[in-house]
Amino acid sequence: MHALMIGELARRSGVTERALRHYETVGLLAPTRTGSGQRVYGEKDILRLQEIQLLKRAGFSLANIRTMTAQKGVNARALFETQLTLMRTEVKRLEGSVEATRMALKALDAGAPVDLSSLCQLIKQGEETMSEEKWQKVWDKFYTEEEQAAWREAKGAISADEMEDYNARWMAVIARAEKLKHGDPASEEAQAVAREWNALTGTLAAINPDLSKSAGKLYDNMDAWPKDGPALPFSADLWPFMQKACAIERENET
Amino acid sequence: MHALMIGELARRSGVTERALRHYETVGLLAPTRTGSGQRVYGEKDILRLQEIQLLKRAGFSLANIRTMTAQKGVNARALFETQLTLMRTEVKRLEGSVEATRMALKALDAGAPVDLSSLCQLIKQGEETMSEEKWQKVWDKFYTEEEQAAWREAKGAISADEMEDYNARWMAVIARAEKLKHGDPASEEAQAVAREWNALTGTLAAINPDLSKSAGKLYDNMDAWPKDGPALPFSADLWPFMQKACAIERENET
DNA sequence: CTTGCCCCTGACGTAACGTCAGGCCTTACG
DNA sequence: CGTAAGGCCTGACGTTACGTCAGGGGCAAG
Repeated sequence: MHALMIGELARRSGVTERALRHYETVGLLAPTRTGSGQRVYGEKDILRLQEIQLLKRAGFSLANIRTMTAQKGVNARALFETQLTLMRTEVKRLEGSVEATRMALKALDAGAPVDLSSLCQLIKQGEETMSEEKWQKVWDKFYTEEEQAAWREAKGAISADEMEDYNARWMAVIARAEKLKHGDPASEEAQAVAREWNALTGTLAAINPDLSKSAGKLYDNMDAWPKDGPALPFSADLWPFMQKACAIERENET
Repeated sequence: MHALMIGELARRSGVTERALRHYETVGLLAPTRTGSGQRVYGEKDILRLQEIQLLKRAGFSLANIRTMTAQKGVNARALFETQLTLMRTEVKRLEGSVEATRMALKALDAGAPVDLSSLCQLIKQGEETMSEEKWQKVWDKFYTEEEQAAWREAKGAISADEMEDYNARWMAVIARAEKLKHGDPASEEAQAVAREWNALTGTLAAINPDLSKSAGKLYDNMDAWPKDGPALPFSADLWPFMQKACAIERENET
């Protein structure tokens, strides 16, 4: 009753004819043949195909699937377990990349330059930003307990969404600054970046004026950051450059 | 200063020599050469390599990476966005498979048979179990509002962990039953399965005796389940078989 | 008998390298 | 100064799970 030729099966199952023939050559699926050699897939073959599809979706290779069926099962359990851990690490890796890419795109929206190296920088920052415990080491090294408490309080005051926006804006302005740091801190572009830079530190100061001061302490000593700490959020020579640019900006302001 | 031969770079970066040469053949990384033709990687090359590594981790193909760098950026943004959605769907797919495989393993712990087709069945169930909204359709069709409320209450009374264990035990006993259903419902194995089956329905009845009755209503009419509903948790002919087995078990009991 | 559609096998292409094989360069050691 | 060891080179084939032809046979309708 339920016997199909290869084309029909392909259409119904969504598997291509080539794949079906491939499964046969690697010994996974052996349909019967008509006298003239055409493949005929019976019900058992169709069930087998579903099995293959399922195990494939679970990430097994065709070779693995074959050995699993050949060896009649005993250590299938071990295979499932290794497969599970494999998939879990893969999920974590992917989630990390997703998060980093999302941050990079947000930074783009906030005005970061779009050239490749800047984007890479953004992704790297995105990946680093997420390792909270590494930052903890920096804080432990440079901040007193009261300062850390002040930071925690400030963070608690805003939502995660706002925090993310704030970070994205920092990443964007940093990326723009990195491209100017070998030029003149008094240039028009550098001054524009400096104004934004000040606006961002200002947001911090509005919450608690001590915060921007303690942040300064941290970035004055970037070369002393713990080796096992996070990657620098910007290159070491950017900070003095921005100090200069901001100083010039303050002069022009008066 | 910072110039490395290929072996040294490979050791430090974790990228194999072959990969480095490959990147060169596809035009991604062009180190200088010594007079005799040996590759020399300068600082710029090393930075470039880091760029490549990063974009690769973000899931881009080498071809994509090359076009991104060649075209100096404009539509890099679009690439990032498509990449992001790609990665997100991949994450979802993987998470689904992880969940299903985890369920299957739990069912194994609960005593499910370890042959391949049973495992496939378990995975399939794991995948289906998760589509809550499909089950809603079944409930809407067969249960009154009061019955649904009773179910919700019963579910609320136990933790998600307990729920999962309970489901795993069901899956295990179902898998074992499926292998016996063409045999004798009075056989020793079938009777053992029937006792476990009763124990599980008993757990339900302990919470609320009406629940197992309304469940029976549901499985008496498996052929009437909505077409767009969930896959059947067990084959249609298993239910009458277990009814028979349980009846025999009750007789022996008395 | 031909037309058109389905089917067959065989062979090469893909991505990102892994894995030799055969040979050149360089350097340390006797 | 010869040579042995180790690093480097190119070239070529292998891998996974198929995609994509090319060339040819089978079969039902007109």
